[in-house]
Amino acid sequence: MPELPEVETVRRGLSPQIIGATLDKLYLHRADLRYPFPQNMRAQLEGARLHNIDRRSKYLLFQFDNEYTLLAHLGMSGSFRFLDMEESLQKHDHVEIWFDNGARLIYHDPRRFGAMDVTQAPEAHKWLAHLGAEPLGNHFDADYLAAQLANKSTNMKTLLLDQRLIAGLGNIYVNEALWYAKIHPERQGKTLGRAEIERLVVAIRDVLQAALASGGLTLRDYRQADGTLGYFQHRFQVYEHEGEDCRKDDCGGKIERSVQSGRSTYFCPCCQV
DNA sequence: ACCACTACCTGAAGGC
DNA sequence: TGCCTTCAGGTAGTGG
Repeated sequence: MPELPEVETVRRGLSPQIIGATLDKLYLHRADLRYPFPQNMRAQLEGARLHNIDRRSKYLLFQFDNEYTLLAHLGMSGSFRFLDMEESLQKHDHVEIWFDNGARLIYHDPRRFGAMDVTQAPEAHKWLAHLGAEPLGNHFDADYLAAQLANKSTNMKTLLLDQRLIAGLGNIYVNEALWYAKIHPERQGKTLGRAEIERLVVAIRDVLQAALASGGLTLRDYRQADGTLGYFQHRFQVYEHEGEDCRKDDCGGKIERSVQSGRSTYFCPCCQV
């Protein structure tokens, strides 16, 4: 499931292969993903030189010299990989991008929760305009988080998943961060004290940094069977560890699973209060 | 404004 | 073996 660290890892993997190259051909093998592709996508991007790949939250921003930016979201099953010219497409290979340096980039997405759009003003685009702070950025600190949680009666699990408060966390890293910070997922936002908020800020950053480091490591000589970029095995502490012993020293609790907002929550009822 | 809930989509996994 | 149900998840929309 691509959350911030996975998307950032994809960005780092793609960048050296295609930045500076010109997009020769864009092939759309269906009319839509989650939403229809924009009408003039081909005309806007073909012939344009890619000058940078940026990331905001879980969105990739392919910035071209002609002022157009391709926004891409991987949803939950989207992935990019490079394919040799003679290789044939597989099922769910929906988008194909040929660059003038020989790179043939494929977007693959079985569940099609992903999305793409083209814009000239990414920061004002409806997908990005209302996003909260980047958790690894300078604006995310205890003061910021305290202001976001003030007066909120919603539970912490749901609040951390809300991209308007913090941009880039998904179900896995929310579970992990709350466990590290010893905060119960059912706690209402407004009940957190300053010390807990400060712990949570550190936990969120550490969890993301650790995942990023693990992704970067794996990427160094990344050649999986399918060549997919950006996915890596990362050892989680609570996510999908229902019934196992809590890994906090001296805790002795067992990890439980519950459902909040229709999503699995994993937590330790002993040390997360 | 705030908050809870659901549709979208496919493949994997489990039950019988 | 095979059919059926359930689950996974980010986002956007609905309705209270």
